[in-house]
Amino acid sequence: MSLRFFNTYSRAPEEFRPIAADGRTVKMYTCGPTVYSYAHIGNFRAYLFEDLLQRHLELRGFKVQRVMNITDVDDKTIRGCQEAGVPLAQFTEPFTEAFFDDLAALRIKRADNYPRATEEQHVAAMIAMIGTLIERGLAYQAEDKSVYFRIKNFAEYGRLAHFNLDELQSTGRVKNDEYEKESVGDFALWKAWDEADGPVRWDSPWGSGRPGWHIECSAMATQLLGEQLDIHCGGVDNIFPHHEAEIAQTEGVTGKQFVRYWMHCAHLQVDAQKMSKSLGNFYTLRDVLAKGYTGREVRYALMRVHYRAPLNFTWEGMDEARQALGRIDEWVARLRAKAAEENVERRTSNAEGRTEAFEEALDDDLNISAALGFLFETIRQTNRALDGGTLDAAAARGWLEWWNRIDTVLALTGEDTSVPANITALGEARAQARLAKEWRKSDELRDELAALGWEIRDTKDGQKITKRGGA
RNA sequence: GGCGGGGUAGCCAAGUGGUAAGGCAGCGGUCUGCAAAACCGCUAUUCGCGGGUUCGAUUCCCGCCCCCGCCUCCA
Repeated sequence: MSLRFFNTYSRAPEEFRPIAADGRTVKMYTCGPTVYSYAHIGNFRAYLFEDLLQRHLELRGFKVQRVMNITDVDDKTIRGCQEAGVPLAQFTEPFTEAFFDDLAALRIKRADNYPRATEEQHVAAMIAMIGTLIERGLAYQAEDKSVYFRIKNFAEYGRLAHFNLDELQSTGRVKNDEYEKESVGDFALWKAWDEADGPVRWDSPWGSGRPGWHIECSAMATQLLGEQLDIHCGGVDNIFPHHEAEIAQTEGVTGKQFVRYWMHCAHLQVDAQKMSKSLGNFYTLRDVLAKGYTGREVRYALMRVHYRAPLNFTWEGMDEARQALGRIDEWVARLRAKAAEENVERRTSNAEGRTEAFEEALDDDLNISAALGFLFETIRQTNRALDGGTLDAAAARGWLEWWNRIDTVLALTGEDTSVPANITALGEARAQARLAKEWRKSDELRDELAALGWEIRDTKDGQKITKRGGA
């Protein structure tokens, strides 16, 4: 079965083949955050989808080069730094760091580069691109001194979004009387400085100002990855105008197809509405962690639904994630215990089966639900074999190997939490009470442990203490 | 109005022209001092609605309804 992804360009699944001659290198660009506040978990849904994509490509042997931009200059960051009374960089830095912390908490792999829009080399690249676009008649400087892209000279404009530009209906978000643009749809490449920008300004052949949002991605992507990318991702709300603009700018300069596969993630919803800063119905990762959930639980909750389907965020969903992870943890722990036993003649048969189904499901446009379905089926079968004593140490090791392989994609293995001394002591006391058949006392100790967040249970091999929820 | 995404059990969700994976929750059972975990069984004659094609449709075709998003700087 081949690897295939749904391409927004064609609105159809397409077999994936990288551009690189080696057939292995994959160049991937993913739109990153604007660092004017903390990212919300809807944003992270997109980053988790991209993480799943990268990890699965790597599992399949591809070498992924990924770039994610950090937008550290725009209207919101400028407004924010002025309100805070600090320089722009000082304002954006803590949010940038918080973003990286959040990525780590969600176990999202680091990209190879996180270029910032304000870096001099990138601003220089943006200016160079704008110059070329003007030379080619694809951009012009208007009376307000800003430079705009001339969409009517780029025939492909609207192709990605499948928009017929003549039929667009204004939602009121665009100001028709905005300066001297030739066409309402022309977007800013270079925004002329005005007083509201304060000290935020760069020199350019068109006067001082700052880059438009879209040009940032075009410049940084081509600088770091080259003129042609294999995959470019983002949320569906980026299709138009952002990605459309990126295509226009980049192809306007290079004359080559910018991106082969455009992949877009559906929104995270709250109460069946898009989670967004402007609606105010959002949770940051910090908000969710503050409720006692872990990054890995959020990872599972946001990753378990196919990326092109809307996902409604609920606390019930978080609890469900916790339970499901507990099931996985328990299974891994049982396999580990069994695997540690003396190797004996392998006599397992009923727990062996196809293990490729997981990866093949992901090959099919990252069908995570089917992949997880297979995982849980496997868990049930191997548990049954463990219960029945028909799964030996060698087989357990085999299943652990399989788990370790698919977990390079899932990144859901629980962290080993060492049991604190006071908890161990309570456990010991309970064991003593049980030996003495002092059931009431042992049950009280069990409750006490539960109140501290530890679960104790009795097995054939004695008591076992595990952290509830968590890690 | 244009362009998309979605509508499958109480909730989340996969899926196929041949009679509905999996997870969570719930109920009953095995195990346990009691639990927990694990396992076993039960929980959609039915896949938004109405037509059509077909031996047979949740799956294909036509029409409609509902939810969500984009339509010029939102992941």
